[in-house]
Amino acid sequence: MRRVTSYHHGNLREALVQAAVGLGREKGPDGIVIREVARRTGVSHNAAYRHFADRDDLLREVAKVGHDELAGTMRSRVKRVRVTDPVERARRRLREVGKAYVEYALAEPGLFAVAFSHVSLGDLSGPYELLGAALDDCVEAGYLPSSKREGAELSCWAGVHGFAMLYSTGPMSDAPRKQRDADLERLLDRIDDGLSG
Amino acid sequence: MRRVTSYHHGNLREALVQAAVGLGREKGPDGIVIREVARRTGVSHNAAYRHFADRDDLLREVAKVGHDELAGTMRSRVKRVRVTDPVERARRRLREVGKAYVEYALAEPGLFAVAFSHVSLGDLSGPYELLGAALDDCVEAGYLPSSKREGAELSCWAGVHGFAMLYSTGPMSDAPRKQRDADLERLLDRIDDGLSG
DNA sequence: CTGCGATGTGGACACTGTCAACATACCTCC
DNA sequence: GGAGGTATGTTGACAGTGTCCACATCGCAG
Repeated sequence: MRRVTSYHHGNLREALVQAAVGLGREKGPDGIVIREVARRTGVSHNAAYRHFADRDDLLREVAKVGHDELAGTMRSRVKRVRVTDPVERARRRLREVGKAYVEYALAEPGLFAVAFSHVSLGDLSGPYELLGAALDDCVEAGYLPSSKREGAELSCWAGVHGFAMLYSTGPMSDAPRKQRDADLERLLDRIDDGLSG
Repeated sequence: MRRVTSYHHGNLREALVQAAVGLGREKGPDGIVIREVARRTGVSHNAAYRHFADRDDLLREVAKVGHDELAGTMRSRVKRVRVTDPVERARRRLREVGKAYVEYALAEPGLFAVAFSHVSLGDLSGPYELLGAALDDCVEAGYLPSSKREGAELSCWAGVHGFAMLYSTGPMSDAPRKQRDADLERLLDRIDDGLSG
């Protein structure tokens, strides 16, 4: 049904989201501008209003893509863990969850910013549940005492999210990579220290 | 020299910053709009360009106010600590630094967002040094092992900054106050756990 | 007191989000 | 298979924005 030259596009909605994602990647939330999205899609300004209520609505769709990519990065990093000892495995997986979060924020600062610009917790179910599962594993393996399990998502999330903010688009964004990596390792060490015992 | 009715204002720059700060408080970074700032100051659009290179330049000035208020909140909370035992005092002061950070972000979400929208580390010397001093005290009191001192600013900052982001304008912003407070206490507990030992 | 630099004004331009009116294509029902 | 209704795109308009340029007005140095 690819009637690109016709009056009706056939799949405009998806095409608009793709263009918006591209802009988000390049320039962040403020770069997602309806009229430029339309231009890149080869369609008139205003065409987007047949598919999205307003700009925020489109932004939310772009944010979803960000959430999915973030969750994908987490899953991929967790899957790569090859440790067999249950405790070490659970710890390592949790650490990889955190690394993936920061990795994505640094690789895609624009989309990461969009993903956290107009969002509520419900939209983040993917990443949030991956973190929860990693913490559950830590309890099951006997590493994380269950007395510390409650609210552990938030302590971990806060640490990693703050780091991502500071280093992706925030005040630490021009720190040298070497220092940044060392800082991240130390942060993950402290989180680990905080959970055990 | 208060010649308010005259052609020349006498103190326009400061008046513009005040108006911009007001807008930032009410609506965050995107609410700081040059023409509205001018309107509120009773001056023509464009007058601001005699005092600021462009909008970003004005934003940076507003951000400075945010940094100062943030540092002020921290100082005020730290000063209130009445514990005498050196170790407990140092721990408590560090905790108050964190609480102040979050307290400010929740009390002034708009200005807090401005304060971290277009900033580099150098602009944050005030808050950053207060945190560093609190950590130094922890080392001096023998609570924080000096092997863990390096990069400790960043672990603490990341945790508290992430929490502030998530709960002030982020995805946790509509969490009930009670849960939010409990989450913060747990976060500060984990940070404390992570530093000791 | 005179003239020059600093400060404020008015108008213009290109750009944005959004609304209303119009045009076209697709799809269903007789 | 034609007719009409609905979904989808287009054109044009409006108010609002940041920023540039030319002009007006003021305060102060000589």
